[in-house]
Amino acid sequence: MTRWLTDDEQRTWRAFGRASRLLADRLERDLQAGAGMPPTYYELLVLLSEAPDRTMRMSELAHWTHSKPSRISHAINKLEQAGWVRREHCAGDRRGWLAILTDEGKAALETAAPLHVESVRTHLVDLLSPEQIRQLGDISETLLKHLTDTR
Amino acid sequence: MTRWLTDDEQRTWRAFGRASRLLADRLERDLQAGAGMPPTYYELLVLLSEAPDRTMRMSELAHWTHSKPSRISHAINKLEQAGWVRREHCAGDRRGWLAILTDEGKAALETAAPLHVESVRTHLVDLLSPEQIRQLGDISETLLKHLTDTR
DNA sequence: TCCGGGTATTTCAGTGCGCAACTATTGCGT
DNA sequence: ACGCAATAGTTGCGCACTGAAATACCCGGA
Repeated sequence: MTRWLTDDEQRTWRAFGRASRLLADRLERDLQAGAGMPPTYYELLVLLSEAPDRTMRMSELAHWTHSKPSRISHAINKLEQAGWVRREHCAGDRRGWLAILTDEGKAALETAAPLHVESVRTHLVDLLSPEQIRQLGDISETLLKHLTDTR
Repeated sequence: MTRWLTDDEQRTWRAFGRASRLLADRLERDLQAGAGMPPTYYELLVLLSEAPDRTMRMSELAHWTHSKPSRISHAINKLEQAGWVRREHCAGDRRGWLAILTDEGKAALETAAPLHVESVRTHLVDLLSPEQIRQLGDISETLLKHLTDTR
């Protein structure tokens, strides 16, 4: 009845599971050490930094990070306390709030970014051939499409 | 100074990061729903089930899961409360403790396993070609080696 | 015998997250 | 215009997981 995994599949799944968890742990530690910031915060700052006017609505942030609204609220609270983000009423729809990356936030991000890139290089990118980078990109995008479609 | 990521590298890293996080979330939800068990518990049960006499020392469990001792202690406490694991003194070294998978634990695992495999198939294995499975296996093992070596 | 180092537990505190309840605002149907 | 459901976001509470530190115990060598 159950379609068990073949040896190849088993081997891949186990290695992938462990590796991705360990990698996440490692990057998190590096980020914490280098920038005093957990990855979830970092991701929000990156999103904001790439948005027009360094500004996004709460609901947009929730959407792109696959988060519940309360998570964003909590996170933005902390980022606001750190002085990296400020809130502003949403013109046109006063129910909504905008999260805006402050200059201090941008500066913090620019300090953290090189360290983070270095970490990603050391523990991921530099370990793989260009061929493998492409393979992993294709695979990841396939997974990503499935996971977001069937959310 | 900083070696920034190329477009290919950037694309791969972002897709991989998001995909592996989403995948972990999804598998966790499925496992929780289907077996009432978080993935960390499941991994411990799997380790025990594959060990001689379904038995391992705490320090071994900590080693293979890359965990601090206290984490294992906490986890085994819960598993013991659930009746899935029992403790026993370590013969020959009374400092140590053995964690032993009970029959109930084995049964719980055998109930959970098919559901979990189905989940892994749906969200990972069945989405990739045999070629890609091999590629991902090679890539993951490369990462895994690095991450465990440089721990 | 004594002591340094190893093994495991427990307590305590911090973190991150979601649920549920709540406020405020908007849009829709009449 | 009015009332009411739906939407946006916040807040408080509790849960689960984790690690640091303190503790207790045991090993083996000098």
